[in-house]
Amino acid sequence: MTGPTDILEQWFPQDDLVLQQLRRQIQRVQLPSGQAVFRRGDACRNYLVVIRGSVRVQALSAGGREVVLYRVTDGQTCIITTSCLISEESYPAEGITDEETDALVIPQAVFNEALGYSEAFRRFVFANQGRRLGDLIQRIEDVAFGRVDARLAKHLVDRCGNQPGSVLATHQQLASELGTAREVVSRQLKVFEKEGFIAVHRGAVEVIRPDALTRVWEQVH
Amino acid sequence: MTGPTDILEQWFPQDDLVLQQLRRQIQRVQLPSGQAVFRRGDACRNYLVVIRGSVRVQALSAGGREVVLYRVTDGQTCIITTSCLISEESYPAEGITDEETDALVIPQAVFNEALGYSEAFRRFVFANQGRRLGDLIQRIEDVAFGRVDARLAKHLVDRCGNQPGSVLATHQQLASELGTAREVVSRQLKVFEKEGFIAVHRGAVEVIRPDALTRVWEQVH
DNA sequence: ACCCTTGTGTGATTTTGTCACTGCAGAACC
DNA sequence: GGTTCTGCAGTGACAAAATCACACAAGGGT
Repeated sequence: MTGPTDILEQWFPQDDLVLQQLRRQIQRVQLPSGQAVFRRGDACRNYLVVIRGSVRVQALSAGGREVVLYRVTDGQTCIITTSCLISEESYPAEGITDEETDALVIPQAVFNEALGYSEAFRRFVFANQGRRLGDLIQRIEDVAFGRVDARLAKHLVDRCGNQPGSVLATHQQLASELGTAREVVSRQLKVFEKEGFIAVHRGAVEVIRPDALTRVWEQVH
Repeated sequence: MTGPTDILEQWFPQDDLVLQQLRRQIQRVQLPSGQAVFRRGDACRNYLVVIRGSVRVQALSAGGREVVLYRVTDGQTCIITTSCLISEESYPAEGITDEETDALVIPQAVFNEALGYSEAFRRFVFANQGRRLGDLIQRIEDVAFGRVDARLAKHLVDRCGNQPGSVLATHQQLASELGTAREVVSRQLKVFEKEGFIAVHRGAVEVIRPDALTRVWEQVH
């Protein structure tokens, strides 16, 4: 586990006076679960690094439907935040903590200065950027081409770690993860239940045969 | 119109020896129309800046369906290229020229050096990055939530500049732009034709009443 | 005039999305 | 204890979209 201090050491290994000043302006915050970190249309003023916890970034449609775009967890940063900070655009999506989350907050001016001073910081910022973008492209492909049954099966398997066990989520939450409607999830879960792959409970799905779900996913490619 | 020299001036205004060296390593290429610039899975070795022309970046599914993610045109750069270059991941999508295209080619090593040397270059790189990411999020929302009739109507209006005229595209190409299937486009075009909004020809759609198409788009929000 | 490729049209079927409800369980309140 | 409220889940009917499997048509080369 890397603490916040370790991360700073990594960015600013040899501490001259300017860097010490930068470091002093970096703050650490703790956010409760379910807290909005940013909303669509907000201006972006700080660079954020999640130290511990998880932030869910999602887009929402005019009709109120949602898709989860990605999650930012331990040691990661959010591509949208980085991009908005640099290009001075406003946020095109919203970010909400899934659980209690610790983060570093780096004001825009400090961020810009640090980018110039520290090669390590630049690497950190942009390497992060690249890896997450691939996930986003994958998300587009899934939503555009993927079948709901396969995606739902895969999602359940992922969340139970490929082992029998319970996944705590309402149908609505599952629908948001997949970018589909609640009714569709309800129906599909019912099909899986009839097959004996899962059992549905209120607010939870009990995965009984993860291997069978995996096969559903593989069958469709 | 900014030529390639103007762009270089902008990045490296005061020309010391190191910067002169960097400039010498930047090449200009001309690509014919329909040329693949990069393919999914390719490693990324160069930073690319389109000077003139247009590159279409698209994802393709296992089943052969395609979605156009965005286009890179005059003076722009491709977010995927930038991200892959920095994070050393391979391309998650493919880029193909829509027309004859001129571009600057900056080798990875030179790119990294320039990032350190030039504040202006950093700004150029990352400002570009931010603006395009918003488009990508919008694309996800469209594909996940949007209705095909509305999106098709909007696309046609955009391409004919909101004035009566012809849009040169096959049904298959239109389907790729919207991330849907050809048959769906064919059928929907037929509906619009029956309404008198357009006339379909082989390889082209003649927009007759752009205002009516705009209304279709607005009706659905 | 004949292939051959590329674009289009269409019916049948399946999968998704939407709408409009009903019922259900737990929390909160009297 | 009982109500009322509220978020969650089930369902039937229907619309929209995707998929499959073709037939057909227009042009380009030979």
